[in-house]
Amino acid sequence: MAKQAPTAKPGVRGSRSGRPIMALLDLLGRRWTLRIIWELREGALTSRALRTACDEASPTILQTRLTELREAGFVELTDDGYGLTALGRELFQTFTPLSRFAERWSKQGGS
Amino acid sequence: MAKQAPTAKPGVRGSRSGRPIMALLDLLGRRWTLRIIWELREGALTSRALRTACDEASPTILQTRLTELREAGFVELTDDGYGLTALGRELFQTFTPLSRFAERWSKQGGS
DNA sequence: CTCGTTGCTACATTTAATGTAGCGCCACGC
DNA sequence: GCGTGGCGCTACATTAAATGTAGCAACGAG
Repeated sequence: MAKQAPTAKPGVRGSRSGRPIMALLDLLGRRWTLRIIWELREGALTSRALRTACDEASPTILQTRLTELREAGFVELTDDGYGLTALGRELFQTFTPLSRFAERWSKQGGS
Repeated sequence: MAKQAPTAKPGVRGSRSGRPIMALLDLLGRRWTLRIIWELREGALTSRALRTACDEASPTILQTRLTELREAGFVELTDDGYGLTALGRELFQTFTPLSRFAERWSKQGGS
């Protein structure tokens, strides 16, 4: 499996177009990925604290996502635990508007 | 299955905190969801055109995501096919910075 | 009627995620 | 020294989600 374009980042699907946004969309579109970045927004967490923050998600998948995010350069493991890199913080900034949007969304009828 | 807080939107996991961002993060963190919104950015697509745009993803999951997105109020089915609602376009706007970020990301070493 | 399209569904297979347990490692208290 | 308890991380059986293929009913054009 694992269709990859030669120009794309390894381990990231949907990158054949060469459009980096596709690779990013794919990476972020995996379960817990967005959540992990969100939970690390205020500082580093140990793997176990992160697990608690992520509603006791299985360590298996957390570890998988953490590895992917480290390979992507968004997360790093420091003495304080897992934390966002400078790049990761930049990424987080990009979905700050999302937070404001979510507030509005919850007020207008979605379903 | 389907843990739902009474205050949260139906069909959206991780909403027990009552924080709408969690519900949104969960919804967007399902496979193809981000991609679908992205592909509809320039206008409505028929279900089959969307399938083509989404790299021949299975109609099963596309239909599932489309239904979720319609229930969330981000997508609607018009005469031209599936298109973003006003709310959906707002949502898309929020991850426009993501696109610019993706460009930068692809240039600095990720892995 | 037939052909081609639409949105949508059934179902068997494959893949991803879950839940639980436990590893090796290192710092502590005793 | 020797347990205790934390850390990051992994194994593995179970369950849930996604895939791939096929095909449905409905509408319009020829």
